[in-house]
Amino acid sequence: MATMKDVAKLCGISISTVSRVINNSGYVNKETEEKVKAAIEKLNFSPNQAARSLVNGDTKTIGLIIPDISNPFFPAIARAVEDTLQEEKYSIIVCNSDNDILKLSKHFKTLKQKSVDGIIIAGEIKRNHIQEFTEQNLPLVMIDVNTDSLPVNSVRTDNRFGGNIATNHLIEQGFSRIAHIRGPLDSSTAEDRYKGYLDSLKEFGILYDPTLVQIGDFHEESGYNAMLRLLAHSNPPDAVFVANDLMALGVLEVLSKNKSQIGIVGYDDIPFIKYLNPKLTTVKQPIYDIGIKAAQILLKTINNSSETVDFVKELMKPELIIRQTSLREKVRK
Amino acid sequence: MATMKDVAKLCGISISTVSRVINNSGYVNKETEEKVKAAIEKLNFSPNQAARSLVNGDTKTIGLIIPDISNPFFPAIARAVEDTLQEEKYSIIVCNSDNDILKLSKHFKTLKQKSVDGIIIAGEIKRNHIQEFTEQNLPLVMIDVNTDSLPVNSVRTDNRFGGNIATNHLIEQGFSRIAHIRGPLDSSTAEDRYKGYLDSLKEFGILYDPTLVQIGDFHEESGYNAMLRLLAHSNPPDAVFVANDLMALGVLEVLSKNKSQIGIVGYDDIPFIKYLNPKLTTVKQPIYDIGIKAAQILLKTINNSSETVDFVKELMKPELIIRQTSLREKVRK
DNA sequence: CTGAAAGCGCTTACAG
DNA sequence: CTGAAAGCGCTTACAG
Repeated sequence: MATMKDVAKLCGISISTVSRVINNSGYVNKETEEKVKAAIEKLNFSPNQAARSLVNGDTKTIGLIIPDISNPFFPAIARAVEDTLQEEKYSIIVCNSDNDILKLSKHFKTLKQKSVDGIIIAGEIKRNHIQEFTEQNLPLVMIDVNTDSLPVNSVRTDNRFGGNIATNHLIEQGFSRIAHIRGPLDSSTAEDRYKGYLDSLKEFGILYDPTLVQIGDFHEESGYNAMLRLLAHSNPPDAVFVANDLMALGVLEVLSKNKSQIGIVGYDDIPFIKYLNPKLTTVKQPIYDIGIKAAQILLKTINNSSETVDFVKELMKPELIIRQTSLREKVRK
Repeated sequence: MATMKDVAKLCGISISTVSRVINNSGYVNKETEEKVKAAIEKLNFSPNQAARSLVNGDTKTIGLIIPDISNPFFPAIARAVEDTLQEEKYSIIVCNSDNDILKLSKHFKTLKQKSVDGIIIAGEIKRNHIQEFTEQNLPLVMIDVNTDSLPVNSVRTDNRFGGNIATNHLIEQGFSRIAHIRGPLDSSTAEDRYKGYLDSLKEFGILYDPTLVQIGDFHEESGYNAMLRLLAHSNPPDAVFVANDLMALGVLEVLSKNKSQIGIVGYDDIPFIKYLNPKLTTVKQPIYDIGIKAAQILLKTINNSSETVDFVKELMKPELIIRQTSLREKVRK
């Protein structure tokens, strides 16, 4: 590959001048400039980013660590981040953590070694692990992690509110015995949605029955199994709020066999869920917007890295999307 | 961030020796080695990859250019590539091209500038555009592009065969008037699946009726519209082979309203399609395996960059997954 | 407006 | 076994 030296030689000038025309810095004779540009064109030269990074300290690339790009929740985030950052000429290194703190940690280290200009981390991280990432003095935005009172930027959605509107809707539809299939006990997201569910019960004066709450792991199969358990209950529920769409898929799977009339509300509104039959009522997260927001905050942090700026804590509101599965008078085929 | 100089100073030795212990190259006194390792630990040092790249020429990062990570076909490829390459300590920069040759070209250039060690490109590229990428002397693997007789590695699936087994299955199920919703005219993938469809007709001595072939763009809505047109036909089909699952989603959308008994076979077997109701019969592409294969070939190319190796042309076989929508005696709820 | 020189943080022969 | 020195390809003051 051609280097600046090559184009300098071809033009009979110094590399300093070549650098100036490339970076539009300082004054350069119009004529010289043309000559340099022609040479660059001719040699198909493009500056070596590694060399640049070494002196500038920046790389024009950022890291995005997500649990799993195969999980339908994350591609939209990745896309949003790329769409937003590539306007500013950034590239994105994507890493899958599988929600494993060890893998996450390894990826973080690698990214740091590659001198990325900033990192976006999505997924649950336990509070005592967060510090490891915040003290690195690297522009950072966390998605979906509770960073209250911690020195990090974050973008989250109001999960408690989401759980609340989901459950309220079911109650207002006339369902009276409402179960909840929640996420893992150590997940704050799961916990918040569960709290929203409890809020609703209290709000409507419904007695809380702990045997109606089943624990899943946010994947299909656990939803399937949880629903089976619920159906085996001596006094089964007539509706269920499921903490995410993936588990709701499992729930639908068992209920479709039973031609059941149990009301269902999911959570996330992942793409393609709308093609399901019957159509799933769900709490929609503004996935793409979350990605955009995170990217914007990261960008701002990168550009202000010298000044002390307050950390941004963005809380986005989810929205109830009413489709078929929650309707009392629904027509299930 | 700490540099090698810092650890050298802390140990009272030269950076040459530090470098040696980091890279396990040459002989180092056991004692010195321990001291260096301790210093590295203490200073939380990790080598600057930009500096390394500058001298070594490699970056331990590769580029993956796909049409769109939001398209459910691609996350599995991205995951497979990461899973395969991260064993070798590579990072992946993901770029979305939207199947736009200009964007693709820009991404390619950026990646080259960042000195990536290799690039995987997925998606259709017209023959006359391929050269632009092959002549750059960069390890390269193309997924899903016809590279016959061109100096590039590629991984593809046998689309003609896929179209053939899809249509054969429909015929064997007893359907006699079989339509085809194909992809764009300028897509070789679409063309090949269409040819497979034609092969079947000929094989079974069925007269080809061009009015039964509708053109879509591989997205839901075009499938929806194409199906509408087919239903408006004076002599409508009793089955349809749809060139990908996304368009089949659109087809199912119109047919579910009509309680139609038209047979359907899709193509791809994208994730979650199996949760659809009725369950879509489709031609499964080994998506994850395609990604693995591409990554393996890239790796081999990177490691043999000096030797002249033959270009690999991998042709993978798709597989028919029979579910509900193609069954003659199917029970549609 | 332009060039010489130092330096970014490493690796790699070459001496010793 | 270890160190001094050159060099990877750039950018950035500093002179001129």
